[in-house]
Amino acid sequence: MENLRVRIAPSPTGFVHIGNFRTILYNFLFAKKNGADFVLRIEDTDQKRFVEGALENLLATLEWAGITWDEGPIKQSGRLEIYKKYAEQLVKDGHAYYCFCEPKRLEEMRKEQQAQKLPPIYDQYCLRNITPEEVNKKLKENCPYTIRLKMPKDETIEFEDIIRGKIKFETNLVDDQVLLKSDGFPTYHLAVVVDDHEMNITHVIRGEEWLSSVPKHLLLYRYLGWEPPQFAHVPLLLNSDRSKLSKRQGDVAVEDYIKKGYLKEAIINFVAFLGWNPGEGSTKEIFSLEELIKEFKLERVHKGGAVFDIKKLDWLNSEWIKKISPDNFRERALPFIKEKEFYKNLPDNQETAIFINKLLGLEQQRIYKLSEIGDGVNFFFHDIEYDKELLRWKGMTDEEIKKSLEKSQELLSDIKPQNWSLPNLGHILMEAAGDKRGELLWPLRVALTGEQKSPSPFEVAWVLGKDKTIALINKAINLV
RNA sequence: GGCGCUAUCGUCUAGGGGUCAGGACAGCGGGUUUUCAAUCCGUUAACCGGGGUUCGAAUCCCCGUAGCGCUACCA
Repeated sequence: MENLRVRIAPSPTGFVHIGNFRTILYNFLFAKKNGADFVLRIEDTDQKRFVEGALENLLATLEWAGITWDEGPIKQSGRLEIYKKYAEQLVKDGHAYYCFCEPKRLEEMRKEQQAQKLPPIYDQYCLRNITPEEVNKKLKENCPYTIRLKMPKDETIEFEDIIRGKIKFETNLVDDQVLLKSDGFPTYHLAVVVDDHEMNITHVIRGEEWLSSVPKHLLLYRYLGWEPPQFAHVPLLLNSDRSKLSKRQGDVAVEDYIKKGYLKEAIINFVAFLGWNPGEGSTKEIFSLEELIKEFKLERVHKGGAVFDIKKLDWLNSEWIKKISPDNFRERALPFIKEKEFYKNLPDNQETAIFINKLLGLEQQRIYKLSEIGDGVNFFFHDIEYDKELLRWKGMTDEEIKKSLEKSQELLSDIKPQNWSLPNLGHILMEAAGDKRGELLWPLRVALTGEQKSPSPFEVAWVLGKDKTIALINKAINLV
């Protein structure tokens, strides 16, 4: 079998878009599944859109996700001579031509064509009206120029997309694409074909937005005498209104999701399933990267775009949060907890460390994303102000509330510090409560939290530790 | 406007000539945890429309419709 090779070709124009991330992931899954080489190429041919730090961000994101590559990063900006050479070869062979038209004329021409409801394509003015002698003269005078691909007339370009099947285009409707810009940089179309060929890429897996430019690329392969790769155009990610996923309607940068406390496992799992699934009746939804690699088949990628539904991501994230080990959770949650206001007021000592560990144990089962950590347990961090009425469970008298709290106090006081464990607390309190659980547990909950919503009183007492628990019960008793 | 792509519950999807059209998320209802969360159980909800082909169409074909993409010296 031939040596399979794929590449990802991001542009350093900003943060990594979650849709691009999915395309990268599909390439990676395909490569790992099929033992293909994975090339990282940076398409930095647009100087105007270059963003400082974008490449670093991309690399960091790949590393974060555990996506590794075999070659690169290769920057196209370092290969300008190569593209120019091929562009000139195309001119020499009669498949491309110099164009000296100014942007203003091109714009007016387009407007005119649109007004007449004609396809807006270049009118080949420079091909028809400028003699080779004039071209040479202009070149010598350093006139700004571009090189355009000469589209053939009346031809149907046909190809087979791995995901979409047979696709056809009429060349008459395709523009004479600029291949080399006046600043000496190639356009995407020239650079992608040259590089994919020179880097021996066998499978081009990219976003659907490139589908309509395939005929241009195919012609380039033909004119350059090269074998084209296989194409697979993956569907787009959509907003809830089915428009292309955009910043206006929520976060689109992978970075945003990392910051909010989504696990890489959840993001990878979620994004992979937006437009793909293992099929064959499988109902499994939770997949690790390794499992995805095992199951991935390009042929099973969908044709239609998929709406990015954050609710499902939340669910997947909570599943993954519960799935990872407590130590792993602790490691990942700590940076988030350190951001919280309450953490900054905590003394830096052993007691705090123990408290945080217990809190983490509680939160791992409760939160949807890491950024929520501690949000539901604010009562741990400030003095509790009792609402006496809240202590009252279903018409209990003051006397009964007091007795209930005293009973809790007695039971808990008897527990030795070394037996202050979650199962033990639950066991002792539930046992004592018998069938009147509300009467014992409700006042205790309120005494410890001051809230009507909280983790169970056992859990709270466990996190608080014996001394604080007893102190809070005393405080509540004194109030009644 | 032109060209291209796409179309199963609200969302992600399975299925691909004969299925009670299955699952998951969300929603709703309930059990349990006296709360919340979690969990368990149950439940609402879909084949874009119209024509063919066929004994039979969500499935194949055609035509509409809608959505999206492209239509740059951006990728």
